[in-house]
Amino acid sequence: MLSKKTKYGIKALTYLAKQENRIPVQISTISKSESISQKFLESILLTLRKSGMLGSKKGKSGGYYLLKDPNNIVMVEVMRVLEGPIALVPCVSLNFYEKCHDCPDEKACSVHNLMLEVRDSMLKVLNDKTLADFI
Amino acid sequence: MLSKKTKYGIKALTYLAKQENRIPVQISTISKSESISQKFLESILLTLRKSGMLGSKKGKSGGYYLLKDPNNIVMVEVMRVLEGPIALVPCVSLNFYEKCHDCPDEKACSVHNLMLEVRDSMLKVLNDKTLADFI
DNA sequence: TTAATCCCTATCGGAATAGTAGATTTAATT
DNA sequence: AATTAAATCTACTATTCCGATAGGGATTAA
Repeated sequence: MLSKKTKYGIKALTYLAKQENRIPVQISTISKSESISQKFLESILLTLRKSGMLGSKKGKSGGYYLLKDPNNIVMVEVMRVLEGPIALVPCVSLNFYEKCHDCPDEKACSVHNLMLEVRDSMLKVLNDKTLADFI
Repeated sequence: MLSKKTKYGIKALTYLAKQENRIPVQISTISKSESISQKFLESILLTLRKSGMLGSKKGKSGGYYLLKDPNNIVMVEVMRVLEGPIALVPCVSLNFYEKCHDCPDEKACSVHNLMLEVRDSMLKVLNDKTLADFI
């Protein structure tokens, strides 16, 4: 299941991408428009800022705005930043690999092989989709 | 992330599919071979029996065995029985559909549209793979 | 100076996960 | 018939994670 964090994050990014210009939008504005708990959204936007997708402006009439062009915000990156690994098991993860301690031979493991294919099929979609596709 | 329940379930099914004949295998045997907590495995095998994939025999020299041919045990069904919905959000689930209460228009929702494609790509793999592929 | 806004840390309740314990039922073997 | 080994069923527990909340602190435009 997708966490609400990721769900809200994608919605917020879409909202920002739909803005005509790149002037800062307040958290409260997005929170109301997308009916997201404001405090929760706050922490999500902070994460996205740290990852380099968003910029922010402090103080009065501050807010968040896209740093990159929507074409260059690939959904796989959004997922990795907010949700974590794409793979459903650590032993097939590209960016968060971890060996199964109970698995003597990955090549012979049915779970490993199945999830490898699932991962690849997901990546095919997520590597292709960008924020621009949702404007 | 895939739950251990599903992971163990797939491993146990694979183990049973690899047996030459269809005589019952004890839980303890599978549990040792695959290093799975026996009691936990117990409840998993019970679930798989109720779903019709496994048969069981009680009493001495009892155990679990495959009911169907490995070719007819499709991984998408295993996943649905043990893990639940394939879709990452309920609003794109085929078997467990639920409307998002915060989403006025699914067609216009970026999360919905993205996850729709992810689901389809996953289904393409899971509908195709059967237990027989892992023997 | 003030008010609005981002930034940061801490906490909390509830749900889900993974596993445990023990009693019961069933069936093969002696 | 008694014994034994196995699945079955119910209930419980510990831990972790998620979503949300609370309360300031820092920053900046007006």
